[in-house]
Amino acid sequence: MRRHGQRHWGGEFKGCGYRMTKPRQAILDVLGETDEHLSAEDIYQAVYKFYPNIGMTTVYRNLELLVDMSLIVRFDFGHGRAKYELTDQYSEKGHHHHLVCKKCNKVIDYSDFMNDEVKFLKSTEKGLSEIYKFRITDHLIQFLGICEECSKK
Amino acid sequence: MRRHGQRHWGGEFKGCGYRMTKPRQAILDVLGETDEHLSAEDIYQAVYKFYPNIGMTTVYRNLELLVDMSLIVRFDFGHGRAKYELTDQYSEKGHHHHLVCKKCNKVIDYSDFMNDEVKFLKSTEKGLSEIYKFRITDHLIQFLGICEECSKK
DNA sequence: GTTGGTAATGGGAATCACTACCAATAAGGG
DNA sequence: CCCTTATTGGTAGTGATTCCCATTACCAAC
Repeated sequence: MRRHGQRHWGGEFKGCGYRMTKPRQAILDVLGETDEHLSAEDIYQAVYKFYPNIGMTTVYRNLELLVDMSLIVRFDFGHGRAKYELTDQYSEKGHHHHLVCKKCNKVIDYSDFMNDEVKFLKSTEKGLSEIYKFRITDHLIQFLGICEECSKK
Repeated sequence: MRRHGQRHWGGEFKGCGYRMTKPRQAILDVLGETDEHLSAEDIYQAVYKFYPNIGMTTVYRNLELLVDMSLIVRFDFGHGRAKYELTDQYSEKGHHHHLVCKKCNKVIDYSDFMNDEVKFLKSTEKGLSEIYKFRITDHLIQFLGICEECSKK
C-alpha cells in the first residue's frame, strides 16, 4: 500500500523502542501531503480513506507520540480542537507562524520578516533564560485580528 | 456586599446594551484580586465563597462576554482548560507574556525586554498587515521550555 | 409605584474532544 | 520462524464547555 508522496521515516523510529506501523506511516503521510492545519478528526477521516481499520484512539495516541518525538507540532488556537502540522524541518513550509482571524477562525501561515524575528528572539531568549533560569526550547508567535474577507462584512 | 478591592466597572457597561450584574462584578473582582491564571472552575470556586448562588453556566457565559468586551483575555495553553486574566490595561501586571514549562505546565509571567519586542512587533505587524490585508489587533508571544525546578529532576 | 420589555440567571441535560482500559494483533530482533 | 513486547481498535468513560428553558432582575416609560 505504498502511495505517492510517502516518505521513509524508519530512521526516526530506530533504537528508541518505538516501531514504525501502518497507522503511524498513514498519519505522517496525511500530514506530509497537506498544507492545512489538521485536527485529530481531520486526520482520522483522511487516513480512513485508504486504511479503514484505523481507530480514533490510535490517531490520538500516535499524535501524542509524534509530538513527543518532535516529528509533528500541536497547536491550540483556542477553537475547541487541537491542530497538527509536521515540524518545520520535515515540512515544505519551513519555519513559519500564524495569523489567526478572530471572526472566522481562519489561520494563515506566514514566513515573512523572519530576520526581524530572529533578532528579537535571540536577545529576548537569552535574557529571559538567564533571569528566570528557564531553558527555552521553543516559542509561539501569533498575530490575531480580522482577515480580509471578514473586514468586508 | 461591597468588598475590599472592588473596582467600579459601570462605565464599561454603559450604552452597549449590557448590564452590570452581581455575577459579573464578582467575576471581575476575583480576577482583579489575583495574580494567577484562573480557569472557569477556579473562578466559580472563588466567586462561590461570597456569592453561593452563582451557577457554572453564568460563569462561562460571562467570561465569554467579558472577552468580547476586551475586559479580560482568554489563554489556551493547551492544558485542557482555558485560563483568564484581566486585560493589560485593567491589570496591575500591565503588558506581559508567558513562559510555559512543558513538563509541569507552570506559567511564568514576564514583562522584560519589551523594548526589543516593540521594535520587532512594529515592523512585523506593519509588513504582515500590508501583505495579507489583515487588520492585526493583538498578538500572542510565548516561550516554551523547561523551568528551573523541572530541569533539576 | 406599576408595567412591560429585554437582559441575565441557574440548573440539568447534552455535546464534544479526548483518555483509560483491555483483549487481540503485529513488528522486528534473534 | 518465534517470541517478546509494542501497538492496535473498540467501548466505556471523563472533564470541560454549551444548550435549553423557565424564572428572575433590571431599567425606562407611563
